[in-house]
Amino acid sequence: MPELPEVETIVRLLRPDLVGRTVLAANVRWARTIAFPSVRTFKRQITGQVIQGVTRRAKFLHLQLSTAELLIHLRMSGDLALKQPGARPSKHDRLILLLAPAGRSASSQAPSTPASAARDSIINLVFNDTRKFGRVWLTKDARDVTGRLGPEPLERRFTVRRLYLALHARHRQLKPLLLDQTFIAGLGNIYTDEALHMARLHPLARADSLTERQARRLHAAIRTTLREGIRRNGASIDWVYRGGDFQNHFRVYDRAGKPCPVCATKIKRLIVGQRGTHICPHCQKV
DNA sequence: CATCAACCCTGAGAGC
DNA sequence: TGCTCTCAGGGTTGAT
Repeated sequence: MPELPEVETIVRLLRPDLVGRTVLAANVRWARTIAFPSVRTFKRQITGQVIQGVTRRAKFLHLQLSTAELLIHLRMSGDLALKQPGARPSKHDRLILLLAPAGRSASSQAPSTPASAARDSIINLVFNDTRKFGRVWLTKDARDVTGRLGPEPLERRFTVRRLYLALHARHRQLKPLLLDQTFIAGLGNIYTDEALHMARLHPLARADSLTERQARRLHAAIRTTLREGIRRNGASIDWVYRGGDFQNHFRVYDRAGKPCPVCATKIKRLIVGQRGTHICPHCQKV
């Protein structure tokens, strides 16, 4: 399931191939993928738009277009990839954008070399999503979609002090709070479990019970875990493979019954806020 | 504000 | 082999 590091990986991978291209057409193969506007309006408005930037906000991919913003949330099983225009759509392709080569005047066209051939040709941006939870928005203002998100954990503004104060404003279990995208943006089930273990905090601990020292540990653990995820190109689990290998370095996630990397105690699986949760009972106490 | 359950979906894995 | 059943999981919504 794509979380912040997986989305960041996809953004970095796609950006060089997308910027400058023009959307020629949209093929919507599963109507509910388009969260806003209607499919008809979506097709009309996106056609002719030039991709000017590809960024990330929390778990959203954000494509800056000429006069609109395209936001994509991969949810559980979504993936984005480039395919040759001739390729037959696969079973779970939900949206396909036909993209013209990056603009240049016809007279100054450079001779094509094998290495640059792909960039000079039409290509498909394919949104594949087995479970159909992923959604796409096309809007004039990205804040319509992302406006209520909490702070980006890797930004400078996300300080220990800010986290400590925010934690003490809430009386909630730690893990559901960290999964709440309006509290902090980008963490999902995997990175939350990993960060809590690194910070030696129990997922059921009350947010407002944390000491400053514990808040500092949590702050560092969140950032370290996310950065390691990005460095490893994210985790490849379920049947979505994007080249990442963070799944081979999990401390606790999906490792019930296996030894804690710190103390070798058997890792336990419990349910917290309706989510499968993995802890080391020795390292993480309430 | 906090908590909980239902919903959206599919395919993997278990049980028979 | 093939059927049926259960489950996971991000985010939203509505009830308590």
